[in-house]
Amino acid sequence: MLNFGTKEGDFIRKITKYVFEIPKEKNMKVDAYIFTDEKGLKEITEAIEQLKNVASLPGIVKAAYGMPDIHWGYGFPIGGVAAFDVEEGIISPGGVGFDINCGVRLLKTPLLYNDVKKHLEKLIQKIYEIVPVGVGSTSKKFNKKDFKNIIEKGVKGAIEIGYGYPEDLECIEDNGHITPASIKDISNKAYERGREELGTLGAGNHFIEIQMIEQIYDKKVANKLGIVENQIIIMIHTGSRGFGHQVATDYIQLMRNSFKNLSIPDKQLIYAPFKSELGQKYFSAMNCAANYAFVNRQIITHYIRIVLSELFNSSAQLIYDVAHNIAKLETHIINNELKKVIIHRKGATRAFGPNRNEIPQKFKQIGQPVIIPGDMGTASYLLVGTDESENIAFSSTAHGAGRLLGRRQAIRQLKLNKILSKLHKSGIIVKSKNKKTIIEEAPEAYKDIDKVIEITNYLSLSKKIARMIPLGVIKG
DNA sequence: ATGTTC
Repeated sequence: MLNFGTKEGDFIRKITKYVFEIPKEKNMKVDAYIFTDEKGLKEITEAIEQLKNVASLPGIVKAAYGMPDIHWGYGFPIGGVAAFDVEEGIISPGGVGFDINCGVRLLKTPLLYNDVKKHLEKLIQKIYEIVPVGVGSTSKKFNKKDFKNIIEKGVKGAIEIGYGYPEDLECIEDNGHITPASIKDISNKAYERGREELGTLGAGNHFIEIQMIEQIYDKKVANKLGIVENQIIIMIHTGSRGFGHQVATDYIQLMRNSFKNLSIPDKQLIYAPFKSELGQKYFSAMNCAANYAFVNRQIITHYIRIVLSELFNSSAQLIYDVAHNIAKLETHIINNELKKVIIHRKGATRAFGPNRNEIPQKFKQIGQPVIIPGDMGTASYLLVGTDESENIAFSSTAHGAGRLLGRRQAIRQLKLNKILSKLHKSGIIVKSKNKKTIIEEAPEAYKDIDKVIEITNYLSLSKKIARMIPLGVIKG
């Protein structure tokens, strides 16, 4: 047994290449597993403690999992997966994250690099002009009827009022519609914040990126997905904006008030029993925010389609849209039995293999597409779910590069000019509202995405299909 | 991540 931890008794056992086990100890109800290497393990001391805390929560089943991009987060680590029994278990806002259904959407255009290389600056500029970006950015104010329809019915509700096409639906996780979701469980404050932020990008690590398919690893699957090398791809990374943030804030407060004497190792791990009235209300409110985030990406897609039509007389089709901050009711194999659980994926992506019933016909042979973005100026990947991953971590995979430096730490250590000149040298066009964001989101503040994907692919958490490189990026 | 310490 190797001792990697900083505290006494903090034992971690290497199982195979890239798999580390923390056998249950003290209050832990199950073991924990982390998918990383020796170097990665040394960078995540706080996240390891957080994962052990998660493994001690009531009703957790099988094990707690840390994806290759795991790092410190609010209560639960980001890059963490934990499933709870629906009868005995809990639901926790900290296990979802403040940005409910933060996620990634990938659009394919019929354009190749040569078609756009002379117009790249203009393309970026036009998208930057049409999509509101930055903290506090707003769009049009939706009326109550449309807003209710959107948060309860998701993307279907948005298509009804002209944002996109019915064929978009099967290329979105859960068809962009999660239930139960009732506006009755949303506070006025969340409603007021939410209805004028639909169709805005936000800030932080959120971005719109113009990318090119640099390399294809599996031609057969790429054919099915309709992608070729040198093709122009557009990636949208955003979430539920102030709406999801308000839902999380509201329910953390309600849970604190209801369960004052709860003994938990970290007060950020506040939860409600899943079956309790408050647990069910948070589930419904969280689903409203999840639907909101899918629609946010749908409306931004609508804006991008307008730009592509104007500039190139062209359009864009969805490849896929994934959620990477969410809790869901799913069925998984536990002790050789099918069991219904409330699975929390925080900074982790669902990666269903071909054999899952939930997969639409279109992806039945290849598995669910998975999108893993890099950080600003680095590569991103398209992958597919595998049947093997069900036995590894409830069909879950990584969600991004994962932070290495905290935001404040990045500002202290990194220099804006250096970051910008490096991006410029790589030929990447950057449009940004806020210089501070550029420093916080610099590649040096993140882990190496190629390493994250190597581990992910090696373990079959998901299988890599294509690598995309950025040509231009829009940030808040 | 966030009307960035409602």
